[in-house]
Amino acid sequence: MSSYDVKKEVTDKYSLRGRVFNKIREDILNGRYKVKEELREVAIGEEMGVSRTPVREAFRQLELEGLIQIVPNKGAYVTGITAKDVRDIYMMRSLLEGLCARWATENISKEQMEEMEENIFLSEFHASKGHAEQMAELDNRFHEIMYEACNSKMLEHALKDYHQYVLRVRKKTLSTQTRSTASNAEHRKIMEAIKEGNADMAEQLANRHMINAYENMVKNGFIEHYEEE
Amino acid sequence: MSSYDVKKEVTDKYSLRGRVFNKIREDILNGRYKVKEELREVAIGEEMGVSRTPVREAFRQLELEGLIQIVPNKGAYVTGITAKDVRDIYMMRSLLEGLCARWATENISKEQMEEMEENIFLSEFHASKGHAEQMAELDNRFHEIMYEACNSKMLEHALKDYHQYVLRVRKKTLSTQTRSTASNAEHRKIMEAIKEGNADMAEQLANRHMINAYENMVKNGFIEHYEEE
DNA sequence: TCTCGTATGATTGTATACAATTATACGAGA
DNA sequence: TCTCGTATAATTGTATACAATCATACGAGA
Repeated sequence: MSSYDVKKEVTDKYSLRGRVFNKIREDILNGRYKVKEELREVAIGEEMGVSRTPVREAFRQLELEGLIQIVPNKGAYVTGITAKDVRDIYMMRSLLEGLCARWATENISKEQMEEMEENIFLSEFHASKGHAEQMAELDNRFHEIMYEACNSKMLEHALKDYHQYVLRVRKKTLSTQTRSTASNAEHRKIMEAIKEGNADMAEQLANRHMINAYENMVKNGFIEHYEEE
Repeated sequence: MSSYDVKKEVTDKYSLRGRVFNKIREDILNGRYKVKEELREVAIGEEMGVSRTPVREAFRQLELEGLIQIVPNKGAYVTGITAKDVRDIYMMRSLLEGLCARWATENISKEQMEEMEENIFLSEFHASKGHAEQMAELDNRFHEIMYEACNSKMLEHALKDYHQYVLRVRKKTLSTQTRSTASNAEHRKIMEAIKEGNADMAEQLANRHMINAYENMVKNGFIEHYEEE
């Protein structure tokens, strides 16, 4: 539980605390703040023109998000993510994405099914044109559709969490041409299994899809830079 | 889940904020605060003799923990957990406990293996004596040993999260005699599979163990009371 | 009686002030 | 030169004060 994947997202983007939270989060994911860098309350507060109070509250949330670690009476430090952490998350995700595909097969709506088909159609188009930006966007969206279609807010939240978490590492993974094509083909097969109502197949394909994505990352050396310890 | 399951636990139990956090959390899990009850900052602060500041920070964390929901400018409300949520979590846990058993098979240390054997031995003893309290304790510990033995802090954290989360529902589940006996037998089989180095078997047994635990809960009607929506 | 607007109170959001803790610098003594 | 203790500065922890928002009560008008 700690929370668990049930935790709420920071929805009030318009409160100072929400804005601070999102800004720091983004800066960490973007790599502006390096691993083990110390975040000072006053500095961030001054930068955004707010007092320490909303900054501190944002820190507490970021700690539970796993992005920073707060040492009592000392400070807040950006947490690292090891290569093994990434591997573990992908293995966990693999199982849960499989479960998600299974539940999506049982619960997907007509509209969601259509959006998924459209997504794949568009992906194949942009792949043929070499549009990396749109490809990444569509890839994310494909998984989101599946998360929504599985009809479980617990599972959806867990998967979104994992997805967010590995974003730090993943960034430009999809930009290789060969992986893009393979990924599209895998998406299509998953979609077809869902459409046919073949839950076993959908689960198995989604399983494999995650593992393939991970192995591609390893092969192209996208992980090592983030190693620590 | 926010993060993800990677988020930190609240470790500084000795800060006011940490104490407030743990107290509120416990009160929610214990059922002192009912679902949808509104938590007021001043009231809780006065009760514990602290100001609003540490209470507010604790609230932010509890929100990400999924125990409360904060509506901007309105208040903090205890979140409910539906029967479907519990079911979903158990299905997710089933998969991840299986993975955990697999990794434990590959990574367990000699000391951990011995503690696990001792745990089972003690469990069977207390079962024969009908000591419900110790049984529950040992059951929790069995899973913790496996979490530690899997040698993955990501997976360990995720599983501890889920475990904590369903504690609200589970409470006295194990107290039925028949389930206690069956649970012990399942633990023993998992342990033996790990000891023999049979990862596939360990995974499969741990999978099934979770599902059995869930089905037992349903059969005995431990869930319905927590339903909402 | 019902509806709606206003006023009042309650509660949260943020800023600031002060206390406690930790880090750093510097100098005395060996 | 090195070590260690003290003083000072910097930073976090908590309390309080004020601002903004929301809920409630009440009364005027229809």
